[in-house]
Amino acid sequence: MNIKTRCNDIYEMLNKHYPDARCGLEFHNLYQLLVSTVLSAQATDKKVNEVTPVLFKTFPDFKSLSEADVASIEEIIKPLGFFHQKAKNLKSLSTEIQKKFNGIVPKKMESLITLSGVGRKTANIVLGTGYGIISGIVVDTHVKRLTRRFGLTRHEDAEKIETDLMQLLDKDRWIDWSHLLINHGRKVCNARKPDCTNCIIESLCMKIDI
DNA sequence: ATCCCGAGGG
DNA sequence: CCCTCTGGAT
Repeated sequence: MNIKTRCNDIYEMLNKHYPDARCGLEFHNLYQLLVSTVLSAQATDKKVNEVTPVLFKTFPDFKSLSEADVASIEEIIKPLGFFHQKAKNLKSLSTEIQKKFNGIVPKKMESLITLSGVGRKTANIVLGTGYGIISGIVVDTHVKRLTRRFGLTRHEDAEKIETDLMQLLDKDRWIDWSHLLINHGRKVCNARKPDCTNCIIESLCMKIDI
């Protein structure tokens, strides 16, 4: 079976199994989406959702966050880890958006990745989930682990993995792929002990490094 | 001891 | 390319 056919079969199976796969972060506007996505680095979305209600009530927009005391941001986001950097990035990013982008979250990849604490992964989520603009594939730790195990890429570097996946997967499914892989990665194909006997796509997986 | 919807600096 | 930043759950 050629690799694109295999990708298509994997997609169909996962899509049938996780019909309601979506972004796990809770947000109500672009400000909240960008902030919670930055916070989600090396943290579970569940933990992010536990601190953001207080964070957004205390700092409801970019202006208030840009004027915030870094220590007060740190106090709220501390349970997420990397809190010194994340707090500093959130304050800087809020200032940058006001001064360079008139208070509006940019719609271009080149602009987004100039913001403090924003890389391709975060930018892809904001563009796709926030604006409906598909500019790439979200490669987080789950996407990386699963696509490597499936045998869809042999790279370790997130950008190289993204390039490989962009050749293989249909563009109109890029967002869904990320959510499906994240769901499957959490429930079955987890990092420590993948549950291959209960995996619906075991026959389609190359089981690299398992 | 390992992992979580990474990014930035060297 | 490598390293560091970080707390909480498992």
